[in-house]
Amino acid sequence: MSNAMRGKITIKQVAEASGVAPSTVSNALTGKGYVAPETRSRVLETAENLGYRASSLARSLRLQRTWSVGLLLADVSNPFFPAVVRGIEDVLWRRQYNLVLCNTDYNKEKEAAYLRHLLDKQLDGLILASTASDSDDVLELQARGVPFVMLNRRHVSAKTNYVGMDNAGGVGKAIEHLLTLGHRRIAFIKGRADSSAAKERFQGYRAALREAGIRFDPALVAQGDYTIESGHAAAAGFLQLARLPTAIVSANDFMAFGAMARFKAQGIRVPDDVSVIGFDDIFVSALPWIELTTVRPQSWQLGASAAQLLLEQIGRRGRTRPREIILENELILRATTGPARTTG
Amino acid sequence: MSNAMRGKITIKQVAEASGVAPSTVSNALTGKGYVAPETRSRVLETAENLGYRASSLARSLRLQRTWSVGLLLADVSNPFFPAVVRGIEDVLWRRQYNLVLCNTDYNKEKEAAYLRHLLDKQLDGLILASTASDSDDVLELQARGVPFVMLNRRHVSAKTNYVGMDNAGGVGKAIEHLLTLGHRRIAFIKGRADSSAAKERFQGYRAALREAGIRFDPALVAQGDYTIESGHAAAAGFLQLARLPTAIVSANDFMAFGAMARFKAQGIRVPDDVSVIGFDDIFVSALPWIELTTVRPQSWQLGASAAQLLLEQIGRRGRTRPREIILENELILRATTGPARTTG
DNA sequence: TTGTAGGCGTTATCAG
DNA sequence: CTGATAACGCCTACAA
Repeated sequence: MSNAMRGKITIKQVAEASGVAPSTVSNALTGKGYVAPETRSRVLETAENLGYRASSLARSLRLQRTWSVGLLLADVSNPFFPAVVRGIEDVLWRRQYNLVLCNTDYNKEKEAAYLRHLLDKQLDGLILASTASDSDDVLELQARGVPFVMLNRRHVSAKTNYVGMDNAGGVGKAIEHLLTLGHRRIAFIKGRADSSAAKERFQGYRAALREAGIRFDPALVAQGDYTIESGHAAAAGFLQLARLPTAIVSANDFMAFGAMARFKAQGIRVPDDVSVIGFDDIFVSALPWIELTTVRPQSWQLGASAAQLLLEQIGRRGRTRPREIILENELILRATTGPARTTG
Repeated sequence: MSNAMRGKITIKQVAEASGVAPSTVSNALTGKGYVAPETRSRVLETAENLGYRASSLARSLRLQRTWSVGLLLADVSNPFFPAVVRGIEDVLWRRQYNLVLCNTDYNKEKEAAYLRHLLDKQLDGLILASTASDSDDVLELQARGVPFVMLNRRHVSAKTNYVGMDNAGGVGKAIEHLLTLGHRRIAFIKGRADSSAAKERFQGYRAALREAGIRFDPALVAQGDYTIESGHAAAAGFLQLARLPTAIVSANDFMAFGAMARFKAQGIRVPDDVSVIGFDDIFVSALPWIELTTVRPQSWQLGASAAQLLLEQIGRRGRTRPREIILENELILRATTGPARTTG
């Protein structure tokens, strides 16, 4: 298309039709330069009549801005992301920006390729939600002065714009709740090792135990990878222990599902025999068959804040000190937590 | 950024640095014109050294192509879409195209505004997955010769490129299964009235009954809107009947969940008292607490096919007869269907 | 084989 | 207040 996609009418034709110069048409349309009210209205009218639409492409080339931003994320199919994407897109929409979506599958080459591609297209800014925390690309973006915001994954060393959630605090709330229910043997299922968020959640677990004066027991920690299967495996591991923990906190809901499924298969009741708390509150967790107690991040807001921060940076041409925005999480109490079993 | 985002190096500088004319650089880089092997390699090298990257913007303006396509859908947060989006994006990625994501929320104004915006940006093509089936915009796109593909929603009158699934056939499979289980009183929960897919599913229901020689009973049909709540309400309606239907087919999984939740609250067992079949097979449906028998569309493939078809159209500059691609669905047997209760 | 000139459609600058 | 001119960065006839 392209040829066909636009009405084919250029500013020159409008100029000719209204008997003025192209630059005057531009001035009239953008409202920037001085232009006599009557010529102005005449120009506007003929533009309207001809169905003139300015070419974003030409304007972008001239102005060196594209009013588009790129989003790099691991995979939209991951149920954590859609709400975040909506948050981003809703904010961009209000400001007339477009969103270019890129799935990287946590694949470094793919990510790098996308990045090059997007840079070539001169997008006005980037939101990085999948970047490996030690990526050099991030450093280069920063060196180049490209406006960008990291979302939910922090870079190990570089101080960048960052929007995330209080992961440690979220787990803290979960454990606090369990403590009030009398739990002391609290297990934890960790998330992907390469995720800063997963690390923070685990740290939150350790910190909360420490604060409660409970000794850390490595046997009560399982390594997962955010999949249902890994939660299943983790639960299987706990079942090998001499005594089952009375409660389990999982770094995400999926693994909590897996664990619960494993327990169910074993005839172990939740929450009577063991309490379970997840993290993410994906919509499934609210269904009556599940009713998972879980930590709810402000997903939409996460995206919205990232987009807002990015637009700010773009406005200031990227020359500001990096900012961090950390959003609080809420503990949603449902049916998978109960008083600790008073076993021996 | 923009200024900063690209390395700031233009084709002229490469030309100067390698002692040739810009056009020669262009020829060398694109490999189109004739250029002596040695100058060619020299040019390539200096380009590499300088870190030259061609400006997509300038190229797009010149070539009138953007290597970007737009996707209009209702809402990425709707669990049906992410897999479709992935399918689209995976195909585009291979061909070096970018995807611009637009959520329309089924809002006509928003959709129209997005459309204008995207047309101004001269995207190479469009995938429409949310357009109201009677939208005039579609007709205009067609008149203008803009390459586009309708996804999962058909236009009432216009003959367009279309990728969809065999909705009627999917429901047919569901009902066939129920028939073999001995069901005769089969209810149906309809989807949004403005969706062609919803209509087709309902038609599939009627057709299947007719074929089985079962008389259509309006009392066994409830109008839903694809939400859990509406499924809940539909089940509540069925509970008012003198006799409960022995099976229910729902136009999507969500409404099936709602219905099951309502039954559960009432102490009615699935599938012992009533069988339930959904449509979509969102991942939740497979969880051990739910195990919903449901019709599974080829979601990823749906997106992939749409993208492929679109790219074809773009290649042929949109001047081909509209094509239709209809994908088959698979009935996934799980735990919510069983033999019909042999009540009086 | 290489270089020159023009144009893709805008907008900014600066004379008039 | 308006209009000519140049420039954004690239590609492509056509000329040399």
